[in-house]
Amino acid sequence: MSNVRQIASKAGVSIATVSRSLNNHPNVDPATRQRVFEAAASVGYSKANSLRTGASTVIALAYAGDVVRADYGGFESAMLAGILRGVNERRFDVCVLSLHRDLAPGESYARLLDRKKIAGTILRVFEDSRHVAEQLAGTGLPSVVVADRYAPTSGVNYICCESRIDSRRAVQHLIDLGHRRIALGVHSVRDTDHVDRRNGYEDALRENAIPLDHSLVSEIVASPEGGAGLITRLMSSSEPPTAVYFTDPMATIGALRRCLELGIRVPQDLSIVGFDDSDTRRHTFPSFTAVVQDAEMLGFEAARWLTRRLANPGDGALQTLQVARQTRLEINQTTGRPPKEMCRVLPDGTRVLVSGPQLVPGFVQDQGK
Amino acid sequence: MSNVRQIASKAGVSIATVSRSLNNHPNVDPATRQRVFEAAASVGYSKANSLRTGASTVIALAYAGDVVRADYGGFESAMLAGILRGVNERRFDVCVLSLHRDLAPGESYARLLDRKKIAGTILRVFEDSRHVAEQLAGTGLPSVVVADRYAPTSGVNYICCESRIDSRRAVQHLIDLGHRRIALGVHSVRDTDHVDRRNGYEDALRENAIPLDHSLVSEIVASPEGGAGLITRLMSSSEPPTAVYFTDPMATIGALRRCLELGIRVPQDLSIVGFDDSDTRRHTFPSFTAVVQDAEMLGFEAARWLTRRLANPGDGALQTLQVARQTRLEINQTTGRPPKEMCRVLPDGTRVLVSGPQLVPGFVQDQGK
DNA sequence: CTGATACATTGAAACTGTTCCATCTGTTCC
DNA sequence: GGAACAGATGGAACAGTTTCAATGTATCAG
Repeated sequence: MSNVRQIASKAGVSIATVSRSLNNHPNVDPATRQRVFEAAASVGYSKANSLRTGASTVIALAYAGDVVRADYGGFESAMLAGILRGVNERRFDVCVLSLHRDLAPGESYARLLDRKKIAGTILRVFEDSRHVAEQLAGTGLPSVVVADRYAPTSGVNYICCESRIDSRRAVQHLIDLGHRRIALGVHSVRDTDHVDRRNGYEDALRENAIPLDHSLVSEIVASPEGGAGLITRLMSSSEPPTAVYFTDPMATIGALRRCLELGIRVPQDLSIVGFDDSDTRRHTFPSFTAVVQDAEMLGFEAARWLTRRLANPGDGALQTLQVARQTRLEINQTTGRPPKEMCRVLPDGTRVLVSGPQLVPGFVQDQGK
Repeated sequence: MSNVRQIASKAGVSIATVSRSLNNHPNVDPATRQRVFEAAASVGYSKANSLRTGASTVIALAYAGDVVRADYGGFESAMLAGILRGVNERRFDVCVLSLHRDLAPGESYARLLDRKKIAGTILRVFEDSRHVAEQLAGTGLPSVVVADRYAPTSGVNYICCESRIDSRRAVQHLIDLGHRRIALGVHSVRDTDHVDRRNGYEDALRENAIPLDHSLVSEIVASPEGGAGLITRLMSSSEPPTAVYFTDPMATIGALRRCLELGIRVPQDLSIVGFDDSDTRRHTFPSFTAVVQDAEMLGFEAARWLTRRLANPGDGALQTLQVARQTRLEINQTTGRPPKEMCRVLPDGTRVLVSGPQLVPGFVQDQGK
């Protein structure tokens, strides 16, 4: 195994300087630090795996950007619960990190994690930080991305939940019920998951020769306020939809609440398909039809794989993990036939019957038989 | 500062044996390990504070028992979010631990945390594990309990939220509206928080000379199912209450949902006061009147105090933290006057008018004027 | 009972990484 | 021009962990 003395001789400095460089102490010449970094990389140095100082048994739940608040009904808290369960088998501990908070100038993510004696990482990446996973994949530090996916050749390990197919099925379910004006409320962050759901929505429309109406597609904040605001806006518009697909649980909760507030009956006046990461769909009234992914399971499997891999470095079967689970579509009480008579509902709750031309006749009544 | 050599000479063993003992390696004679533990305690040894190996900058969120799942709408996830925000000032990291999982036979909690190089802990204790905080308080390891309280003389640091006064005010609010048959759905775990809320309920009844009716007090699981089940049971009983106070958010959510399901109008048929740790009360319909504590703030303040204390060991002002914040009572849309005519609502939703003798005449109609 | 074997226990020594302290160097300020 | 200072560095001391060999003890076949 490599050690600081090897790095020192390779970089032509003392071991004290190596230690200072690797730990980002002040008063090290940037050029020297750079040389040390390169030497450390060339000998494959890792503090976490160092034999004499005790192998680390801590894995990180690392956020490529800021730590995302483990929010109510949210993906993060369910996933963390799964991770905490998943590390028990091998008795690893979990440390929650924000990668950018402590990153020193010129330091790589792998070195930051090594400095913190992290043996492996479960990584959460976002639209603008996908590259972090690719950087980490090239290093000796085992890591796995949760809820995003990469090319098989990228070398990035991941476990995600494919939601495009069930998003298509969800919209198809609405179409089968007779809906034609189907709106989409999609999270404004364009990560893989939400792009999948948008694609699934578009797939279903295309397959049924329903033209995509851009006025029915809205990027919203994944929060109750986002969902509620979209309901208000859509239902007061001159030509409201008869169904909406929300791609995240919090927006769905807010939408259902606003419907109750405005007296919009679900599903009699408006059908709603939501998205669920855990059990949220069963806690609303009515229980909402949802594309469901199991965030707890994703966290559990990521943590179990990572800790098994760390415990058995030689096991070839554990070298890579590139898995896409499937979501499932659960039909509950918020989807039904479109209304016979279309109503606008103004923000104050007054209902305005939408007359002739704005309705799409044939469809609504015929398909709903 | 003390080191393994001091311990070795004190215990009459080699430093290798000290190291093995402190790290719970197998093949150490239990009697020897015991001697080493005692010697380590007598010289006040701490690995996390050891100068030459670098002071640890990791604090633990330690659960005295199992890690509690950071659940939907729950206290844990909001608190964790606060902790993660609170450590940023001093750039500490957070490790989530279950104290009992890795505790070796004969090992103290302080030594376990030291073995994991934890500089300080934020502790979650429960009814049967309050003693863990007292054990830790006697050691050199800084710790703070969140959401429970101890005697000032115990030496245990804590930050909690006092909910008895606002629980009393919440029930008083119901009484002021004219309610007399007020039920209580309290979490079956008898931690300080829930005992407070139960006491507040009893305080209000006593002050208003309303006899405590044990059939109206139920210990339930703090879950939507618990809340829903209680609504079904209470409302189908021969003499239903006109108001219920639920002492946790998830039970409140479930109760509101069941009311919508059974056609129980809130607050026209039944008033509900709930409890909220974050923003849940605003995500239901109707928004529920609640005793509100800010779990995120508790986590934030605990983490900020702990990390400041670790960064400034000499600062006398940071030596102890024994703080009780106040909850607040937020009146929303689920509390109103009691109904003029009392109805039982059977589990299938049928309504049965409750006639004469079972009503408490004078009260319901007179007070509601 | 005896000898062989296995295993638990232990200490000395080797080893890894961190920090203290002295030194050297270049810069700034009178 | 020299004193004062700060940045950068290496040697040495140090803290803690693990390897390896030695020792003692239990077990078991004959």
